[in-house]
Amino acid sequence: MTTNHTKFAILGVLTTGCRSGYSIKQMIDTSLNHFWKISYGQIYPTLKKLVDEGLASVQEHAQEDKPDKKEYHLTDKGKEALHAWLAEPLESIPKEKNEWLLKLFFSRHQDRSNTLELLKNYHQNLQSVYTNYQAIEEMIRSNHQDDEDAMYWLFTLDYGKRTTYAAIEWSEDTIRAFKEEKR
Amino acid sequence: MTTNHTKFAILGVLTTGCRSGYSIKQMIDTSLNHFWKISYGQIYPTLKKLVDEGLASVQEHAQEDKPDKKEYHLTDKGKEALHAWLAEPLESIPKEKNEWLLKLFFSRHQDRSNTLELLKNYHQNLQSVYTNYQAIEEMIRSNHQDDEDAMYWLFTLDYGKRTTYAAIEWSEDTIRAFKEEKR
DNA sequence: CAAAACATGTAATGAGTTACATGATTTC
DNA sequence: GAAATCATGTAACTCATTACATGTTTTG
Repeated sequence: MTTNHTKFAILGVLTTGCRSGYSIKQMIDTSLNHFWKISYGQIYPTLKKLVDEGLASVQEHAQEDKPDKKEYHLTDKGKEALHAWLAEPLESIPKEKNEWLLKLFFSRHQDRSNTLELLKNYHQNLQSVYTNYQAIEEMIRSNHQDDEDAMYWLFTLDYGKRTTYAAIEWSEDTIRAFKEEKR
Repeated sequence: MTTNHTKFAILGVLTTGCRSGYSIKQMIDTSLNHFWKISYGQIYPTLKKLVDEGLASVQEHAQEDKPDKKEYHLTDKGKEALHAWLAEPLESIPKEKNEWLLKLFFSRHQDRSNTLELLKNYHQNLQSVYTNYQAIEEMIRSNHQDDEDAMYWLFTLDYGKRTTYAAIEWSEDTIRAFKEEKR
């Protein structure tokens, strides 16, 4: 049985000062971007469920007329649930799927020029990912310097940077090896 | 619009000598393990669809009595479909979700000892993944030495090894930094 | 005043996992 | 002869994406 981590991702983000579905989405798309993703189709129903389960409370700022602006807060029960989830051990490392590698794996069935294109293109994409990580790092260092969270956030970011850097080096070496080969 | 790569993964594996749903599963669980995964619930329906679309042919070895043993082969149309898919460019690098990093990100809300446990545990898991890659590499080098595929297979494996190695180093450094901090 | 950003939600669809169901063949 | 491996498949379910639908507030 695998736990549904989405619920806990939202629970966690609610500890960081995000109070609306919209800002939760923003936070995950920026600061958690290198290891998590989410859509509004998950956020709003989950938020409703959290309130139903008593893990979060909501205050509706029904401003005079029509618009609902909702502010979510973790309840004590919600904090407990977060802590309990954190303490749960994980068994195995997540398996990612990578279509670039899938194509490379079968690239014998393709022109060498296309394979080279694939590798170069991948290299370029990795570089922009790396640049993005640097930008997030700057943001954390300037906006959350004294934040108790900062250390942990930088740890996860460092993970992203290092593995991406290794991938960049791999792509460069692989392009070189591929050109070298059969010459 | 995103293409469904599962279909092409199977199309590709059919070029490697795998002829049954069972052996496709085996192949993906071993040699493509570091960047792809699949379940029988995907394989058998997809195989049927490939035949319907004329991308694969099937010969049923109905051995005298009951058991159906099926042998799948790529058709010319199937090969074309594979080549066309290979030539299609990819736009962005795949986003993986990582629950370990998700927990680490929120670890301020947890005892330091638990966080250390998480990191050590992750480190250990990464090491066994790395060991597994080495085993796959040995297998490819010994069983597919002269294989035209071998070069590409080793490229993708090298990717897995390098990024995993970077993650292992990260976990070691992070454990060190975490112990160091606030002392 | 237009565009961008803020803000919330649902329904349909797609993708994938898991449990269930069954049976043959090989190996120890 | 028991256990492991080979072998095929479906149905229910879970999870997540996408498209749709709507409206406000801020900024240039």
